[in-house]
Amino acid sequence: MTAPKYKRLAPETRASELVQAGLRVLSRGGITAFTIDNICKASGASRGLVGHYFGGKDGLLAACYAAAYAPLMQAIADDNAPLTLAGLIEELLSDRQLRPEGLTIWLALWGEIAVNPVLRAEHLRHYRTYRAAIAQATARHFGRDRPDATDETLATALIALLDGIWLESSIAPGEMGAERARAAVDLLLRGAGLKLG
Amino acid sequence: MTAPKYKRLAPETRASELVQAGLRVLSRGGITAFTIDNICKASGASRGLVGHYFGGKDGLLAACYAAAYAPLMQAIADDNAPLTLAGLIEELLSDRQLRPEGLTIWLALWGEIAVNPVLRAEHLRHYRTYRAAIAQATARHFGRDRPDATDETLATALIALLDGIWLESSIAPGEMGAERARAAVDLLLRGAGLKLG
DNA sequence: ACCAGCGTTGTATGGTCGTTCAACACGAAA
DNA sequence: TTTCGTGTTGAACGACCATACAACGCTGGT
Repeated sequence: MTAPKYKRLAPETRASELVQAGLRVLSRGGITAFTIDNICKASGASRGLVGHYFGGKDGLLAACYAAAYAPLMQAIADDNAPLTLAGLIEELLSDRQLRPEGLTIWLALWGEIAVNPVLRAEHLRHYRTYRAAIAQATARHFGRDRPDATDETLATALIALLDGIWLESSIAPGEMGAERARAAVDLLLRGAGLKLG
Repeated sequence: MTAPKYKRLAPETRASELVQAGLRVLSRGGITAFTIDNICKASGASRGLVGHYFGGKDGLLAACYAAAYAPLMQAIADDNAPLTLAGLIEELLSDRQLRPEGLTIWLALWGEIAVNPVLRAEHLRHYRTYRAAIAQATARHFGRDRPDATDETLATALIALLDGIWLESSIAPGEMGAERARAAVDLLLRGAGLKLG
């Protein structure tokens, strides 16, 4: 009749919970708070599990990175229908993509990507498919089959602007809101010769 | 005739060398490498000095933050003549502002700003004078005396775009070079109804 | 040459870090 | 109910961390 000392979970479940806890820790305290102790405490697990499921802290960080990219990848994945540029941009400026916790996570990860070669290589892969999706949507908007140099330039600029918007939303929240973000994107798009709404 | 055990420096000199060493460490290894040991080793000083001059690690980090902002603040300071918008943008896209080491430092600091209230408050101060300078230059470019809402919007967008450009230059160097950065800024400016060169 | 002031050193301390691993205990199968 | 596989625990370990501080020694002034 004594209370069980722990709950046994399916491997995927436990791994997922550790990743979620890792993201929570990153969001709250940045990369310096990303410690085995903090993560396990946040997850309600014991210290041994991070090593058991991810081989160590770096493995969990990589898994957290992949999980952080999930909402973005989901946004650009065609659900049996190619996305329009307007729809894509609306999604990228939506509350779903601009969740403050998510942005803080990115800030913490960017600082590591700049310094960790493994994470950087992985990031480059994601970045390229991300940009390709935007360039593709842009090309289609202009009636082209495949992106040309103009589309690539616009995609690069748009990604940089969105990154900057996310950054400012994190470190100077009062100065960058949804309406200013949209105004900034509108300026860029108008400069590229297209108007959405 | 024995070699001296250490060199004695003027307080300002020693403090400055510690800050420079701190920036070097941030640039190389990010915020996780920002430890007393690493910094003092990089500076050739002993461990006690950080506490002596800055009261602790946090004090040195604040000083490093201020030092990291110096090139930007210097760029927007009117040297007895108000800056034109074209000149300001040229400076912001110059090699002096786009030094890779400097960008990596920013990445490391941003992650901390998002999480550290003291740093964030300090950042907000710098950000506001930074944006004010850009808005002022924009207003003058349009023949206005004082910035209006349009100028503020453009300044906000421009800062976000530049932040994004710096970010991409750091974490995906091959994908964002000087020419793409300029193309992105040109798009934004054209969207705002002005063309520089 | 000497002295005094102060910039500098480095050890001691207590805490936290990541990793390892042998013992443990839950839960499904028999 | 008993057994067995394996998910889980947490103590042990060495390395590293930030800080404090008493002793040290360089240097400018005398």
